[in-house]
Amino acid sequence: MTIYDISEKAGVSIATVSRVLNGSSNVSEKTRRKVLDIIEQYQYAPNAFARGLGLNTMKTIGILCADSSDLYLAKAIYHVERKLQAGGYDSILCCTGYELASKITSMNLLITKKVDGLILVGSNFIYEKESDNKYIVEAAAQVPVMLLNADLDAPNVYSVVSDDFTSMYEATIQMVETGIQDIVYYYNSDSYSGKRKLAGYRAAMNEKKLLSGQRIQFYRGSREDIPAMTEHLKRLHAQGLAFHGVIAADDTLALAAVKYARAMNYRIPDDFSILGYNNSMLAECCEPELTSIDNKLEILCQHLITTLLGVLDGREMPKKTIFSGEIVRRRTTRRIEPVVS
Amino acid sequence: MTIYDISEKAGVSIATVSRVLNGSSNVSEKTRRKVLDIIEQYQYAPNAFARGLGLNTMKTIGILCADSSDLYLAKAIYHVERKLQAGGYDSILCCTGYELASKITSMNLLITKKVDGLILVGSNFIYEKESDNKYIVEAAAQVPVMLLNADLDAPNVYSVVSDDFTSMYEATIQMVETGIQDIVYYYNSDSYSGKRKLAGYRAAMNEKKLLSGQRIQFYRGSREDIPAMTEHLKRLHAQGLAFHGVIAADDTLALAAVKYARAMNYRIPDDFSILGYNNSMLAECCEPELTSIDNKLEILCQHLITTLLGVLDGREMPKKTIFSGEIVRRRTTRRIEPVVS
DNA sequence: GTGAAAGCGCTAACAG
DNA sequence: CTGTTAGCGCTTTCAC
Repeated sequence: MTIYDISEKAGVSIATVSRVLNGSSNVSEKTRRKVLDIIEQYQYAPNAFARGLGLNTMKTIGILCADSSDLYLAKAIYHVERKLQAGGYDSILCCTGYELASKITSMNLLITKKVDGLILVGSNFIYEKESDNKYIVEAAAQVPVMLLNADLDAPNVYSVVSDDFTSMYEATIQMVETGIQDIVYYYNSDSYSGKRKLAGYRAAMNEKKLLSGQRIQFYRGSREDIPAMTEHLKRLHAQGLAFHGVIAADDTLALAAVKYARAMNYRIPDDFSILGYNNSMLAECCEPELTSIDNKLEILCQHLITTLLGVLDGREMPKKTIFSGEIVRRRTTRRIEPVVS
Repeated sequence: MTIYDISEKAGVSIATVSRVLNGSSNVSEKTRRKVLDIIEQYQYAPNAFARGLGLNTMKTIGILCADSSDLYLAKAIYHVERKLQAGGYDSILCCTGYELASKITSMNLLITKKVDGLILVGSNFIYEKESDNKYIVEAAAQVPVMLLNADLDAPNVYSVVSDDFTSMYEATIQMVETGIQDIVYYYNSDSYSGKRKLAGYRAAMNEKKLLSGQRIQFYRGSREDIPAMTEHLKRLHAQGLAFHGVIAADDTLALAAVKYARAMNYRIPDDFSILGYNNSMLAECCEPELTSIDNKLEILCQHLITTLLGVLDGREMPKKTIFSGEIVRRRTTRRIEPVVS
């Protein structure tokens, strides 16, 4: 069933059929009805390729993501996809893994498929070395590129980020002010946002004259293996590192800290404080429930899509937008002690 | 840059360029080299639409999923996407939500986009009422449809499922044989696999003459709101329902049971046993760590893709494949008591 | 081995 | 308001 069949059955030209298909105004109500009837009757749907060939677009956005099964990234993809759909776009998803080479491959593939825009979900797409980010700049020469929780200054690249630095800075200051000095910063990613978080912790500890390099601990290993993270913390303790607080760059790491503290028979939060990040469902999984920083993922996604649609629409849009996070207090942190006067 | 430009620069016809592009044998090594050089030099990549128009395929599979941020579904999507990519196919992802109407919309959209096949991830795509599944049968008239963890007998529909019935049956029998009689079955989905699990529990309890309707408890509400689930269990207790074991259809529900048991000051597993399902990362999040049924998601996905690629390749493939699950013992269930003789 | 030419189904000028 | 027609870029017979 093609546009020709329909035009024939309706007794009009293909141009007219095309017009009603595309909602052009220059069609009499009568012929419009007639054509619509035939279309309905034969369940006709236009061929997307042919349309794409002519228009050179398929109303499709490419979504790139290192690992769509990651709790946080999965949520982001979900929001992005739904909002895109609401805006009349479809999405092609590519899980790239964490290696640069496969990211480049996937990206080229999407561009070949003529996506109208690209969304890079997660900060791991940005590399330390300037030259490693060239693939993004090149892609942006073809289609607008949106960065979620990452930042790159290049033409046609737009960033939407959460202010991880400030969130971490403030949370750290607050934990110190509840009376904890020996706080381990526990993280597992050196990505853009990973760095910002660490910088926030550093700035706060520095300000409080408490910064200690050995309390900054990187965890290598599976992002989901909580027992392994817990073991890692136990090892730190065994090696003589004293700490009564953990600020984690992710809720999984914080959860491991909760398990560690329990294993050590610390009372939480009286003897030991823990702060998580992302305010994921994990925060409510453990006992006591985790205080965690919420970086407003859904709002970020909403804004990102709004910006993208604006760009595709030819409007001028902000190159970079920053939202601030919020610390969601639960039971793993103390309240600030009232000043005794 | 089109095939015409390349042909011109290479001093050959477009047909020849097309031949080298598609690896046809009837090209002399010399011209092949020359064409390849030009292609390389100009970074030429064929237009996917034009190709699609002619071939009527774009080597793309549509993935439908109710909620890609669901822990289990996200994992499934991840595996499916990666294996598809390895097989030379791309994937278009559509998150549909849980309502039938939007599932139908998304499905039509994907078919319009001329996907070569459809993968429905999760058992919630199959409905009780025969007529509600018509949309799948109709889709299957156009392209092969793969069902992950669901079952529908129709032409061109293929199912890959985990044997949830048997897994649940055996786990239930085992829990009873460790000495627990008052086991609540706690679930939140009436999907195909949801029903199979429940049936397994029922069969086992029936066999042990322990079946009690009021111990089968459905949880309505957000799938991620563990505190709400915990409250629900407390309410059951308050209403006078006695139970010292929970078999949950999902790890989240099981986690809630762990929290409940702790709140009640039960010792786990001495006073209270809990079994989860899916063996997700959540199983290692709580304390004690959760015994959970692993339904071998990655293997299911692998098989599903293999089957799909086979079908697309015109080979005869099994309509339905069943894998059995495995119970992963951790600390929330007791060992079977040795028989005292 | 290679080239010419006929589509694939649709959109958008252009003409009436 | 409606029809005619020229592409969009590629694949694929069919000749040579």
